Amino acid sequence: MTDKPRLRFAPSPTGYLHIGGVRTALFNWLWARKTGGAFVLRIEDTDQERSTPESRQIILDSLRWLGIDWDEGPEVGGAFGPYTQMERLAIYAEHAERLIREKKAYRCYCTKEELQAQREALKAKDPKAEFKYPGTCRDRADQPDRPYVVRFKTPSEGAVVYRDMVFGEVKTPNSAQQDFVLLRSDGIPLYNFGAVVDDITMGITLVARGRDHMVNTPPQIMLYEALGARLPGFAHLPMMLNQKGAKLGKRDGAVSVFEYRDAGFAPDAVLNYLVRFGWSHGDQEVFSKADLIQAFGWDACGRGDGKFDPKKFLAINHEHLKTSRLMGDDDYARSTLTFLEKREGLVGVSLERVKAAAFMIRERATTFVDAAERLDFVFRDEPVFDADAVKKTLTAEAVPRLQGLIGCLEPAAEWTEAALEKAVTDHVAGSGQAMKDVAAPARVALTGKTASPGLFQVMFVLGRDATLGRLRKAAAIAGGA
RNA sequence: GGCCCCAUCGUCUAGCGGUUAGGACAUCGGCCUCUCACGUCGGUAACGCGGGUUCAAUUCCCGCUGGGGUCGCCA
Repeated sequence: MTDKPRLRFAPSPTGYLHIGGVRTALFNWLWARKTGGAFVLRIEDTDQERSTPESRQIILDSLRWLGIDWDEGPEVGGAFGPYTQMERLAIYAEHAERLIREKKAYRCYCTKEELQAQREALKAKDPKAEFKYPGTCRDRADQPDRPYVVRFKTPSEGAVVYRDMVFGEVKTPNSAQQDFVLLRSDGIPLYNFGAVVDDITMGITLVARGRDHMVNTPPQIMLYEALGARLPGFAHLPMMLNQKGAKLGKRDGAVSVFEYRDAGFAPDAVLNYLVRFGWSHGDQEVFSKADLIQAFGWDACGRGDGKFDPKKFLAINHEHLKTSRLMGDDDYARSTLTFLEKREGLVGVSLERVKAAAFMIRERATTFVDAAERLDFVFRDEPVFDADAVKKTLTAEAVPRLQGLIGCLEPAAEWTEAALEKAVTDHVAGSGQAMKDVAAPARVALTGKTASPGLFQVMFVLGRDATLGRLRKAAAIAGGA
């Protein structure tokens, strides 16, 4: 084994990939990429009630969409596999047996029901009291032929102290712990045990995860020690909270990666927004993926929880969409294309045409959904007219203005943005009109809306025939035809 | 309630003893302008409270208050 860092992301396949999970994956991934270490993906599917194959696939697809690739894990393999916990049951059993043999763990025959009854009895007596497993089976010598769980013999004295890479020294008294369960009665491990055994056997050197896991670290450290394993580093990340300041959950609007994908966000923009939760780099707000790998470090991680802000997220996405350094023209066109293809009734949509038209909406569109909508008029035989816009601008007095414009454009020798602008500007000035009076009906004629890209860009992209055709049609509408 | 953690503009944050407390998003004005944007100029807006330590605290220490996490045969 080398001394290169080995990090992991270990989601449970119980639903969509949550953006909080993405943030965790991202920090691990960034550090692995920065250091040349390994990023391991492990599926923790030991919750048989909630884990589904569909969810597992969603997680893999989400990470791939984000561009977070794993060096070892599902569909990739690796020397420390399998990377799915339900395929590692024998490994957990073996480790549990060893702990039992060494008297560091024991078989507990108390049933779930018995424990639940004890829990409720205590609650009835003292609602504030904390229930702890009383150690009923801790020292029993017999081995009845009944189902049992394996419990860890937690030391009651002393404390666990560790140095967290972002929070510094954390000290927890052992009295806060109890004899927690390692293995269920069906032989499936519980989180702390499964995670530790895997992290040991997979050679994980740094565990970075959300702060909600901080409470798991002391018992996990006890397990490392009991198993005689070398301790990894620990880095806990502050929480992402909703706007009300509570843990981000399903009720808090878009929280799954796919919702952002479907809303037309760029993967790098998602990473850019999420990385700023708990990490900063001076005053820099905008980062490409390469920037992040270059700049990331644990030193610059903060400890305060953050509240999710959809507005800033959108702004960061907008920044990524309009900046060619962050997203190349080809990628931009390809993404826009996929959203155009979802729209009904469009004609002539092709990557080439999208690429040729995209320049006029890039600085305007905040998402790819927005981009597709702004480009909609380009890919129709006739624009979709906004009724209010027509009523407001295609009036009787617009008729001569449109006709004048048509007259000025018909003889145009050169159909370029600059030539069109000059021709129209000269025509408007020469006829004593105001540009806005001519532009307003022309805009609605060409795009169907009162808001659009620059008029001359629109004319250029539409081309001579479509431009003149739309203007004539609008003149007819305005004339009451 | 026990244990753990946190605390700078509304939000994300910079700050690592001496600053007019900076940036970004949001917000409010102005400019630009064929609309919408972009861009640009400017404004409003923060160190939770109380003790220490120090010549000097946003910064270091303690307490308080406030907030969050977690207390399962979930992860």
